[in-house]
Amino acid sequence: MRVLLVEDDTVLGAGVRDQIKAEGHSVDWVTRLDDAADYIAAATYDLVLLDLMLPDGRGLPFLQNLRKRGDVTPVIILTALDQISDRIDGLNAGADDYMVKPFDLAELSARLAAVARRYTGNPNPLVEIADLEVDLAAKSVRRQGKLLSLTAREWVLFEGFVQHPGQIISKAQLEDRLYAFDIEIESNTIEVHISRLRKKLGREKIVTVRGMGYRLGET
Amino acid sequence: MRVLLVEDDTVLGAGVRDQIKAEGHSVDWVTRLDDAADYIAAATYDLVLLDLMLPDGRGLPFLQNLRKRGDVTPVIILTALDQISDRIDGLNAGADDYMVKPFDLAELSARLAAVARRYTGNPNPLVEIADLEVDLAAKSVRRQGKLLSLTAREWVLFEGFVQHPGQIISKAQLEDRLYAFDIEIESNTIEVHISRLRKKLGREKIVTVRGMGYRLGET
DNA sequence: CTTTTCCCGTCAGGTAGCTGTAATAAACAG
DNA sequence: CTGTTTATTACAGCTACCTGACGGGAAAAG
Repeated sequence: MRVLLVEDDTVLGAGVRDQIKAEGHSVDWVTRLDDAADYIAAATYDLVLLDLMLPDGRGLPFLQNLRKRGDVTPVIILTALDQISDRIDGLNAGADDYMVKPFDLAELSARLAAVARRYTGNPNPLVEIADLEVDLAAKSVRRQGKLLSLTAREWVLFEGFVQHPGQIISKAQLEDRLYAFDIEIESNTIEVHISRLRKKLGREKIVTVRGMGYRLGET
Repeated sequence: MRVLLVEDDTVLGAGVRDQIKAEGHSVDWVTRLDDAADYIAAATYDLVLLDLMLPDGRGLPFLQNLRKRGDVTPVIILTALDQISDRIDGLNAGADDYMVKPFDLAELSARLAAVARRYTGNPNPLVEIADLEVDLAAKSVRRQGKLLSLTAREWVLFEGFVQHPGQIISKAQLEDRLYAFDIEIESNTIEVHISRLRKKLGREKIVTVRGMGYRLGET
């Protein structure tokens, strides 16, 4: 397995690198996001270990960008920010897992193995809906081959429809997908997002069921 | 998505169950490994949330056994904070993820979504009535394969018939389904709705029982 | 730091289609 | 045949929904 380690802490980085090598994998170690981008562009890795705080920027936007470009390489986030919100943001940004520093090296091994198991021999399954190609893992949609750029909320909503094809999803459920359950919303936000989605996907892809909610159109 | 929750703590269990339900998934909740085995054998789940310490045994051997039998249902382990070695063992035993108690419900959502990403929707159970296929979860009816679009009221009425097959339902009862119990109605609204329903479903699907109400036609 | 860009929540005006009502026809029981 | 219950159709009101526009705010660009 080829692993790219993006970590600026030299002590921790060396420890992680040695551990992974000890497991029989090959490791490239960079300390800056710029370098990481170059390395990823040049070679294909089976796993990226990504620190979120780096000298030349934050890791989260970097990861989002990566996913937006259609890259599906498994990413495990390494973070000192032990706040739950950061962890969730990481997962939502397209990370496959996260580890909070300082972490046990044995735990690193276990997660390494889990990710490897999850992804070996699994090219990303594509869901086809009329002229759309949806890659749930990569969070990407193509329409007639052309990559659509959905915003974060748009994707969350659309993902819901794809995961429950044919099922009617109420506006309350869609709200729950977008917002933490304690946050109130007092306007037609959902309708607006649906409208924006339809403009990108094609009007007929999302069907209104008056008084009940929305559902994916028949393929 | 169908979720099996294996957790003996009643407070935590109830919270998790409610959260998952709020996301639109269906949940079965058991507190013993024996029961879990029965449930898994009887139905197919899309996700299992597994506590490791249960009254009738430990979850780890249970999980290993499950994997040994070739079951690949995604499993997320729920474990107390102080059992780090268990977490590693869990991942090695074939778990897809773990969560440390006490965990934030928002984090549960995120991880649920991560698992659901890989989940390719199993079709919901269908109720068959003559040439109709009824999907209660999706609130959809197909007639000879073609999707019918019922309105909100129509669906509520029809759902009532499907949930009580063969049973005679009075017009008063149907009114109660449509309207809050205090609202009065002074016209033949129910009859009109029945008429509209019959036009969509096929005249013979709903049988009039003069003086008493309506019931579903013989399958 | 300033400028620009983009995302998102809110609002208002417009539209479509569901739904209750009533009028009329049909079915049924005695 | 007569009275009663149910079916069907048409229609108007109203509610849920759609969509373009706007501004605040955050992130990216300069």
